[in-house]
Amino acid sequence: MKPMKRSILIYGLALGLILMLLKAIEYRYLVRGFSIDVYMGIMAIGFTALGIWIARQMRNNENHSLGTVMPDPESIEALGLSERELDVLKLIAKGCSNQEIADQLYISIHTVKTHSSNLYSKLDVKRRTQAVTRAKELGLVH
Amino acid sequence: MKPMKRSILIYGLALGLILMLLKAIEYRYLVRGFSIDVYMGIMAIGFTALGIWIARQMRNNENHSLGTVMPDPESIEALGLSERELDVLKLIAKGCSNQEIADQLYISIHTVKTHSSNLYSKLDVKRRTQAVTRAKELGLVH
DNA sequence: TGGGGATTGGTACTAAAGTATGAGTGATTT
DNA sequence: AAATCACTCATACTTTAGTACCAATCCCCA
Repeated sequence: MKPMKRSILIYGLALGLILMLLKAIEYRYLVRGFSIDVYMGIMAIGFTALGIWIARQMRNNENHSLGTVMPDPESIEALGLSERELDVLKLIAKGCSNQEIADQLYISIHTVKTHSSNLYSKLDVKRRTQAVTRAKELGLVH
Repeated sequence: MKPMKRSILIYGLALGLILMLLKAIEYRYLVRGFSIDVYMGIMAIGFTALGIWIARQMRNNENHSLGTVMPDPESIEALGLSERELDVLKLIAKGCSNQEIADQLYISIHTVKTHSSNLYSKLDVKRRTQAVTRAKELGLVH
């Protein structure tokens, strides 16, 4: 899904570019009456706008791929989060360190690391801060 | 400080644009031997890249105008948070690593660490995850 | 009776975060 | 002109986080 979207985007952009170029070349023969400086200016503005648009598209793609991953209540089931992992996640969201979590759950810090590491895999994140924002997106924690 | 930077940026952009246009017009008479289509293509790519760059600049500035929706000016004043520290805080709240923050703000990771460290002191926390929850309590970020 | 998942704990390592300290620059203020 | 502040960058260091393995226990279920 994601690579497809990206491909479509890229092809769309390439096509747009080519079309614009062709049109430009075409117009070159139609606007002979006007100053080529004016034409250059229009082209510059146009392609600058195109660049801005491309950048925005790229950003939107990032946001969608990261943010639109179902905030439904069955996220826990879908993600396969275990009870203990959820415990750890909640304490992480509170800002606890691994040692503090270990103390509060009466387990060793190693176990906390195991849970958190599995947690990150399931949430598809790399750091605990990302896990927090993600968990809030999914409504796992408040 | 900030409006000055923005002014410089805008002026820089305007200057760059004008210079590029002038150069373009200049080259127009120097590259008569070459195909104007090639020249058009180079111009298109150049200005598209310029547009992308501008969009990135705008996004960095939007971090203030859009991200500062309700940052409780009183809290900021009371805590003595500087503008740059707030930038770092927002990106931390997004789950970014120090390196990612450095890349987005165009500063070194050392500077990010300096800002974040000062930040933690002012927020009276010890870790970035705590900083996030604290910042949300204070309404600094959402 | 064996498999599988969940929980727990461990070692060993790499990566990231955080602290302490110093220092240079530019802008503002006094 | 001097003091001050925000921002920047750096080194050197300690601490915490995270990964990659492994393994024991328990419980449920086929």
